[in-house]
Amino acid sequence: MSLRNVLLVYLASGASSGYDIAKGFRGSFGYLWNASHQQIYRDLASLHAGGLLSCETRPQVGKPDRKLYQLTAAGREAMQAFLATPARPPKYNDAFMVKVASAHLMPDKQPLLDELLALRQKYQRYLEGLEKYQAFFDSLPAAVQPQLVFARLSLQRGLQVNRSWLAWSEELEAALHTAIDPATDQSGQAHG
Amino acid sequence: MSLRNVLLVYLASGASSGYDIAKGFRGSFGYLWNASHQQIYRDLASLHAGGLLSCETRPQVGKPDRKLYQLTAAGREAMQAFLATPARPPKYNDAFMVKVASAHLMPDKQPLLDELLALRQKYQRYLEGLEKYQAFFDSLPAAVQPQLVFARLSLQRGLQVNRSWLAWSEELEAALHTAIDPATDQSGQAHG
DNA sequence: CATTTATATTCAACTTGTTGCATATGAGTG
DNA sequence: CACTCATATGCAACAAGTTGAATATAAATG
Repeated sequence: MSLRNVLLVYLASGASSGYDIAKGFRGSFGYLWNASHQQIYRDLASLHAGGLLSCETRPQVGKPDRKLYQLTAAGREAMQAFLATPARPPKYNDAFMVKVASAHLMPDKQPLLDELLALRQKYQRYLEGLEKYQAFFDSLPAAVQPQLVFARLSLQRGLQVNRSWLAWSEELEAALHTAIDPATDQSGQAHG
Repeated sequence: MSLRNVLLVYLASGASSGYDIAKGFRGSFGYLWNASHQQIYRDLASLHAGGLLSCETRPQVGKPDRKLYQLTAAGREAMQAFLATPARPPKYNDAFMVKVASAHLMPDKQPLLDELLALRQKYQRYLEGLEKYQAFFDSLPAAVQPQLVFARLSLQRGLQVNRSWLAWSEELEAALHTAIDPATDQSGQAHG
């Protein structure tokens, strides 16, 4: 249900094709929502079938036709209903966290450390993307800033979550190093 | 796939029934993973069918029989394989964040503010649960503390995420108050 | 005494998300 | 010239998660 609503919100800022929405999800919009192109096409079709979107086929030369989707009156209404109705909070099931919590079951903790370092690069790159996005907001003229308060706030949250993950990951890294090679333990705790 | 792996990890600390695992997910284990009892029963059955779990039916008087599941050698192996293999990071699609980012589309922001306040209570209660869990860790004897490092670290992350959400939510609340009733704006920014 | 809560499991239907493939073309890379 | 990339859409099969119901009993609540 939720992707359908997110698509309505996305289309509120202008007509778009499934392809471009998918690109948007991989880009700037991605910190808010992610979905595969298959899922997007499927849900656009069902929204269209339900009368929430209108669809215009734009022929192109040398490239496949584009289907431009646009909110109908019913679609705009559905979007407003979505915005005004509490959504149930997402469940946050993170397999990596389960592994961390049960690291004591691991005879060899090296693989977890490797996974951590790879994840760190991912989060680091992701954070950089968010920071660029924030800089983009800053570059916009002062006149439009008031309209950006809420977009900024959601971006703030994204930055916060990523930065705190990175900070936390260093504590985890230290603990893993200690577990893997206690001899180099710098934690100051005597063992005996 | 992941719930199945999480069940293996859960069962590594002892045999259990689907009912008790579901209770565990609602309780302390819930900050790591959540699943409905239907899903748990279904996956336990499939793990049993696949030979990763053994199952003993324990008749009870006055209550339905319990099915006690236990890791087999193959199950323990599968769990170790899971622990040593990178998991793909979860996607974090939060409809509330989408709403916040598109709050400028809302003619009336009161419903979002209401949703925020209700969510805050939820997060607040959840945080208190985590804090109790942390206190429980603290109460355990010093001898077992070293084994708890990693469980503690994952708990730290849970605390961190919740606390930072609550802090962020106050900024959002202020912005919503300003948007709903600009006259009471305390932000110090002149308008004109 | 009726209702709710807790115990304990399961089925069936449904929605949502993932994976792999198929189609069709032009532009750039090696 | 083969290969990959970008454009643009879609189907089919599958895996994962949700919703609603059914069964059966005892204890506690009002």
